[in-house]
Amino acid sequence: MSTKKLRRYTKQRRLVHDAIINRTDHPTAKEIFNELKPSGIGIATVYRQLAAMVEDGILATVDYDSETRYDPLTSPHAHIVCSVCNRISDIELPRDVNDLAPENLGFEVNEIELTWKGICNNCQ
Amino acid sequence: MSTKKLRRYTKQRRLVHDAIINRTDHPTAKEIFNELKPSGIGIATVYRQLAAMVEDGILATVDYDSETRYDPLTSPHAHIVCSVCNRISDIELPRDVNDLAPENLGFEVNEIELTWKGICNNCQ
DNA sequence: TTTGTTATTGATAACCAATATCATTAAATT
DNA sequence: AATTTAATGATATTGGTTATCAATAACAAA
Repeated sequence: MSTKKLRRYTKQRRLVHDAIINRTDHPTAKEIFNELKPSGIGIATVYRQLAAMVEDGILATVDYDSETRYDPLTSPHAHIVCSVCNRISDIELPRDVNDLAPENLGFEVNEIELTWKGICNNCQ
Repeated sequence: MSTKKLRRYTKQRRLVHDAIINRTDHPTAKEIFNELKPSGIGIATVYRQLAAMVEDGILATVDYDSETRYDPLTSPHAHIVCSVCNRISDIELPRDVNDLAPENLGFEVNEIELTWKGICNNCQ
């Protein structure tokens, strides 16, 4: 059924992959583009490759401040966002959060999105 | 300190206020605009009045699918979003969700955002 | 290796939600 | 009624993202 789409191993695919795969700071497409600019890559390609990686389950997306950010951590987890430095950090999802699912409404849960907003240690 | 900004009671303010204040379906600015179109209101004014109501604490915002949606329920609560019909519903925030705060990291929590994504009763 | 097929690329136009600009209008105050 | 100035409506602009398309390059076949 869900056969993974065949991807060509282009130079650009490797560039984007290597630029994001070990990041924990949830960069935007623009940020990745700026870092890869010296290679001559086009910004549309950066958007395309990031979208492809999301489609392939290699990246997750985090929407924040009207921008899509990318996260190589795809297993379920929560985020904490500092409203001062705008840093987004991954954090363990509370185990009991699954027990809190709204099953009573007959809602079939596929995904949980949990974000704590506030001020981080550094910015206080 | 935080003196509430003085607002003039314009016809447009009343229109936007009355259009959103009892809604539970989290409409976008465009949707409100379309409903009020016959009145001759401008879309910029709809955006401005909604922003003013958010500033005054009368509305909360919900970002979904690259659009800002507005919610007259401003007390802390969670959302469930159906990926089929795209309906966003308010739901009670689990009582013990505050206990799950990442205090151990020295993070000062101001706001919790909790959304369940899945398929609602109707769409299954 | 050469050829052929076609996904991918880079440049850029287009899209769309949201905001900024600005002359005009109309609340609120005097 | 006159004055002040916030608010309005039309619309230009912004900024993130996607669509378009001719050229290129990855992969397969010969």
